[in-house]
Amino acid sequence: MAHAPQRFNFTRHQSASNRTPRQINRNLVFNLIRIHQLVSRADIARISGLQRSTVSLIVEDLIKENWIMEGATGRLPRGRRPTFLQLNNQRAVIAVDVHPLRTTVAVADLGGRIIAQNLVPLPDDSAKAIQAITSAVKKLMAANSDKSFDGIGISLPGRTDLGLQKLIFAPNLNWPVLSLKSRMQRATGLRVEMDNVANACALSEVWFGESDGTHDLVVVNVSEGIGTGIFANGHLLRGEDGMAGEFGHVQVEPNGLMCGCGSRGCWETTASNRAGLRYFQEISKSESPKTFDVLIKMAQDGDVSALAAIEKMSHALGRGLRMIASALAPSEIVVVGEVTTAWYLFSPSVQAEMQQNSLARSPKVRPALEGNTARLRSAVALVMNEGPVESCPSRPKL
Amino acid sequence: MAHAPQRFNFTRHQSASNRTPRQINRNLVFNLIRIHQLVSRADIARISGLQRSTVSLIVEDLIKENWIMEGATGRLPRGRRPTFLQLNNQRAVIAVDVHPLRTTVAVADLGGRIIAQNLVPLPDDSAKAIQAITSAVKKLMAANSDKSFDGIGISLPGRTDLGLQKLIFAPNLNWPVLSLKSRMQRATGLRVEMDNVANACALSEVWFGESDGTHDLVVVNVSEGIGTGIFANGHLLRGEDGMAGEFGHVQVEPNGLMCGCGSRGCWETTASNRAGLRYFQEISKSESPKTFDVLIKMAQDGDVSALAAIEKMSHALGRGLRMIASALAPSEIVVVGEVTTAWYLFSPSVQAEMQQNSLARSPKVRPALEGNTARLRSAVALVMNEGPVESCPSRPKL
DNA sequence: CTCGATAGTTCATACCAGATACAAAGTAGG
DNA sequence: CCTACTTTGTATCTGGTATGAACTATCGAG
Repeated sequence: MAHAPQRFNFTRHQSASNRTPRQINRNLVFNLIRIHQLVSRADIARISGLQRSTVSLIVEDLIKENWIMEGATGRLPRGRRPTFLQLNNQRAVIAVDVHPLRTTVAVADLGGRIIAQNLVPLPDDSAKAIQAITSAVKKLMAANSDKSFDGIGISLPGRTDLGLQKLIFAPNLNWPVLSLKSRMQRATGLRVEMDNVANACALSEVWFGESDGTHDLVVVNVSEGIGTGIFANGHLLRGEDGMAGEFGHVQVEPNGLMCGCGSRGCWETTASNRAGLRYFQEISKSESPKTFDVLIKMAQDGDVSALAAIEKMSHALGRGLRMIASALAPSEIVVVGEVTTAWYLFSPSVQAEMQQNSLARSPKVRPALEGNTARLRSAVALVMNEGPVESCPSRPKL
Repeated sequence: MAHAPQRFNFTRHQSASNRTPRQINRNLVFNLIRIHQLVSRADIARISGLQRSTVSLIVEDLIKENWIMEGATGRLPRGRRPTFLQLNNQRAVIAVDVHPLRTTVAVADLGGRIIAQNLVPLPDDSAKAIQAITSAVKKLMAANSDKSFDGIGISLPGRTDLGLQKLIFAPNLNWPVLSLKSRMQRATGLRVEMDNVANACALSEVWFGESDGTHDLVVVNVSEGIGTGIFANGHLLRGEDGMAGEFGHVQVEPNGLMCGCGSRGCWETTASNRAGLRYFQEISKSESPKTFDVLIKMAQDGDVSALAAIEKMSHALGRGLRMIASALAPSEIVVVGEVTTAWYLFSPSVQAEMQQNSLARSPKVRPALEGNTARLRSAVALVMNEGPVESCPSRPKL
C-alpha cells in the first residue's frame, strides 16, 4: 500500500525507554532472518541499515536466547566466508486447525513448515471435542519431545471475543460459548493464541507469504459462511469487539434469503459454499450433493448443473470482492476455503465481475495454499505474531 | 477499537537508532500538551510514565524550538505551584477548505481553533480559481503577520494521488488533474499538505475530537457524492494508490442508476445530496430546489415532499452505514456534510436502518461540527499530522 | 518559622547504536 | 610461499538518551 510516510504516530500513551531501540531492532533482525532463510550478519546489516557491530550484538542475544542459531558457511568470490543464520530448528509451535469436518493438529517450526500432522475425529459433544483436541496435541508433543514448544495457535471457523480471545462463538460447529483457550493452556502449560481463520490467514500471509508486509491485504474465507480478515497499516484490523471484517454479513440483496445472523440477503447467503449447493439444487431440480467438495468434483467432471451453480456462485463472490476492493483498495485479496481446490473453475467469473470496478485498480485476487496447509500455517502465524519478545515464556532468560 | 496489544509490529525495514526514544517521547509529550490544554511537567510525567527529569528535558527542547510555551501558574492545596504548558500561540496554520460553492481560507492555531477566516469566490476557470485561493491565502497571512506559519492544509472534495499528493482529481469541481500543491508551495514558501475531505476529517477527529485516538473511526462525507475516510490502528487507511474508502462506489442496487464512476447503483447514487434532490423531484412531481441546503430548509419548514425525500435518503444512508459497520466495526461513524446542519431530520431513519444490523454492536453515528468548521479543522489536522518533527522547516533549529 | 508536600532540576549511571579500528578468513596473482 | 586485497565479524570508544536519586524551589498549615 502506498500510503504517505507518517512521521507521527498516534502513540499517545506509550513512552519509549532506552531499551526501545533494541526491542525494535531485535524484531527487525529476527524478521530478516526468518524471511531470508540464508542470511549472514553482514547481509542483515546491509538490508537493515544497522551497523555490523550492532547486528552482531543483537544476533548474540538471539542466539543466547535460543531464537536463532548459526548454520552453514557461505562462499563468496573473495573475502572471508559468511556464517549463515537461521531460526532455531529445535523450537516449534503447535498448530490447530479446528474444522467441522477435518480438524487437524500439527507441529511446525518457526518458519511455518509443517513437521508432523494428525487428523482429529471430532465427537459431536463440544466438551468431548475439546478433550479430543487436547489429547491429540499432547500426543503430538510427546512424539516430538526433542522440540521446545513456544505455544499453541488455534485457527477457528468462528469469531473470538475481544482481544483477549477467551471465548468463541462458532455457530457452524454447534459449540456454545466456552473457554477453549484457558482449558488448552491448563492442559499443556503453553501459551495459547487463537483467532478466526480469516484473521489468522491474514497474519499468515504477512508472516509466510510472498508479500513483504508493507501491503494491505484482505483474506476472504469462503466456507459454510464467509469471513474476512483485514491486514492494514501493519496490523490486523479488529474493530470494536473484534467484529471487523464481517463483509459476509453486508446486505447485497435487500429481498434475499434469511441469513443466520438475522438479516436478509447477506453476501454469504449468495456466495458461500452453502449458496453454491443451493444454486445446484435450483438449477438441476434435483437434490444437491452433501458437501461442497462433491459439487466441485462434479463440476470438474463436466456436470453442466454443477458448472452453472459454480458460475452463479462465482459471480456473487466476485461482486462481494468488488465491494471489498472499493471499500479498502487492498493490494491483494487472498481467497481461502474449498474453492481453492479448483480455483480455475471460479476465477474467470470472479475476474469478470471484478473488472466492472472502473474506479480503482482491481487488486490481485489469488487463492491461498490448498488443503489445510493455509489454515495450519495460519495457526502458526498466531503464535509467531507475538514475536521474539525479551521475556521468553518457555525458557529461562539468559 | 479493542484489538489485542501487538507486541510485535511488522517494522521490517525500519531500524531504530538511539535517538528513536527521544522522537517517540517528543511526540508523546507534545500530544499530551495538545490534548490537555492545561498541563504541567509533573502531570505529563504521571500520565506518560516518563520520569520528571526526562519530561523536563523534552519540554526544554520543545520550548526552544518554539512548539510550546509556558503559560499560567496553577494552584494546588499543598506544595509548589505547577507551571502549565501550552501550545505556542504564535504559531499558526493556514487551512483551506476547497468547496464547489463556498471555498474558505482560514488561520488556525496549533490547537485547531479558527482565528480568522475568509470566503473565496471561485472563478469557473481552474487556473484562475487556484490564483484566487493563493492570493486569498497571501492576504490572510499578511493580515496575521504576527504569527509564524507552519504550513498549509487543503481539504479537497476529490481524491489525491498516491501518498505524495501531487495531483488531484476533483470531478465535482470540473478541475482537471493539476499540481495545486506545488503551485501553492511556490507561492507561499510553506509546506503544503492536502488530502480529500473524508481523510482529512478522519484525522481531524483524532487530532481535535473527543475520541482519544485509540479507536477506529470512519468519517462519511455526504456531499454531491459520498466519500469515506477510515482511521484504524493509529493510521489513515489509504490503500493501493490511496483509493481506500470508496464505499460510495459500492454497488447497492444492481439495476440502479448510472454513476459518474461508470458503474451502476453505487451507494452514492442513492444517498448523496443529489439523490435527495432527485427523490424530491420524484415525490413532488415538481422541479427540485437548486441546492441541497434549500431542500433541508423546506423540510425544516414542514414541506411534506421534502420530508419524504429526506426520509428516503436517510434510509439509503443508513443502509450504507450499516455496510460500513459490518465491514469495519468502527467504534464511531462521523458524518460530515450539509446533512449535519439538520441532522435531527436524518437521524431517526438512519438509526432505524442501522438497528437492523443484528450481528455487531452498532457504532455510534454522530454528525461532525456544523458548517465549514469541520472541514477547516480537517485542513489544520493535515498539517498537524506531520507532528513536531525534529527539523522544523519554517524556523531554524536551535 | 518549621514541617510536609509538590514541582521542577541536576547529575551520576546504564543502555544503546554508530563509527572506527582491528582480527579473522578467504581469493588471486606472482 | 608470500603479498595484496576483499569480505566477515568483533572490540572499543563516543555520543545520545532515559532513569533514579538527590537536590532546590515554592507553597500551605500549624
